[in-house]
Formats: sequence, C-alpha cells, structure tokens
Amino acid sequence: MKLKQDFYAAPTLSVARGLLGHVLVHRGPDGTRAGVIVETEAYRENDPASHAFRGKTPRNAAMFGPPGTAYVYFIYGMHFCFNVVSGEEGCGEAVLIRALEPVAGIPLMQAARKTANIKLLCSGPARLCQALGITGAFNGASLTGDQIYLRRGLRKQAVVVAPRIGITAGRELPYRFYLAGNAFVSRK
DNA sequence: CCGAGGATCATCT
DNA sequence: GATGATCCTCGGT
Repeated sequence: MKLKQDFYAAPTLSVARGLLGHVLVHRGPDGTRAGVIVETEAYRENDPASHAFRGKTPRNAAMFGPPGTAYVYFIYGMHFCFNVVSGEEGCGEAVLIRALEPVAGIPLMQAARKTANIKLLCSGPARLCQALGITGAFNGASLTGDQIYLRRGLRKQAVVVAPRIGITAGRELPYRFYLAGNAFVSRK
C-alpha cells in the first residue's frame, strides 16, 4: 500500500515524524531496493537552515512543487541527498530522509556502496542515496509514481526528537526525528 | 575510539 | 571566490 498525496500534504513536522516506520522503495532496472525510514529532518518555511530560506531558485524549485514530490540535491561535490516535499503546496517545505534500515535488494546496495557492512549501507543521507541508486535524475519526480515511492509500514519503536545534524543556522530547533534504539540511525 | 583533513563542484555572493 | 542538510581514510592514542 503506497502513501498517498494527502499524507505528504500534512504539516511538515507531522510528516517528518509520521514517515518513520514507512518504507522507501526504488524499483530500478536492476531490481528493487528498499529500506524502513528510521531517521528524518524537517526543513520549514522561514527556517534559516532550509535551502528554500532565500526563496525559489532553479536548484530548489522542486521544493515548491506539490507535496509528495522528490527533492534531490547534490552537495560537497560528490553526494546526493533525498527529500520529500511536504506541507501546503508552494510553501517550500520538505523532509530530509537521513537513514534507512535495509529490507530489500541488499546485495545491490552492497555493490553500490562497495561494502558488505549492513550497518553502513543506508545510515546517512548520502549513503542511502548511493545504496538505493538515487541521483539528481529523481529531482522533481512524483512519489505517487511507480519508480520511487513510499510504502506503508509498521512502526515498532518510539520516536525521539533532537536537534538537526550538519547545519550551522537553526541548530537549536528540534526538527530531527528518529526511532529509539534503532541500530541504523546515523548518529546518537 | 576519536579528530583532522581531503575529495570535488553546483550554487550563490 | 567561498561554502555546504557528507563520507571516508588515516594517524594518534
């Protein structure tokens, strides 16, 4: 059962929390790769850490699309990160997926990541993109399609709220969410 | 175990 | 021309 657009249209903090336990799926030509979402971060309107803080540009245009759109950006000269556009259409808000617990296509992930260590396959926003084969080609894609989407899952652990990682502005905001005690969260 | 530094480039100033 | 929602390696302890 795929998540529908109304799920993504909820307030961004609710979407960030609510995504935990659901499954990110990429059906590619080589096969299907998927993982349970165990860590997310919210990026909101008037949020100095958000790419949309200074308005719409060619780079962040996908953030201003309909909720349920993928926003994939390239950073540090070598990495991609995957976000889900959330909230009211046009508000420029999104949820960064920071870590997954691998559940399908693990051999493909190991090949893509060049490591057999399951714990290191998807524990980080750039790692999970590499593991699932997510690149800038997915920027602007609709998650209501059949290539990349979210499948309903069962959440088995409690949610922890914490400050976000790797940002300079907006450090104090409690916009990071992860599953308590889950071994695949990128950092404690 | 931990911290420092390098890789590498699109985007914005 | 500087910076970044990162990751990996390497060296010291």
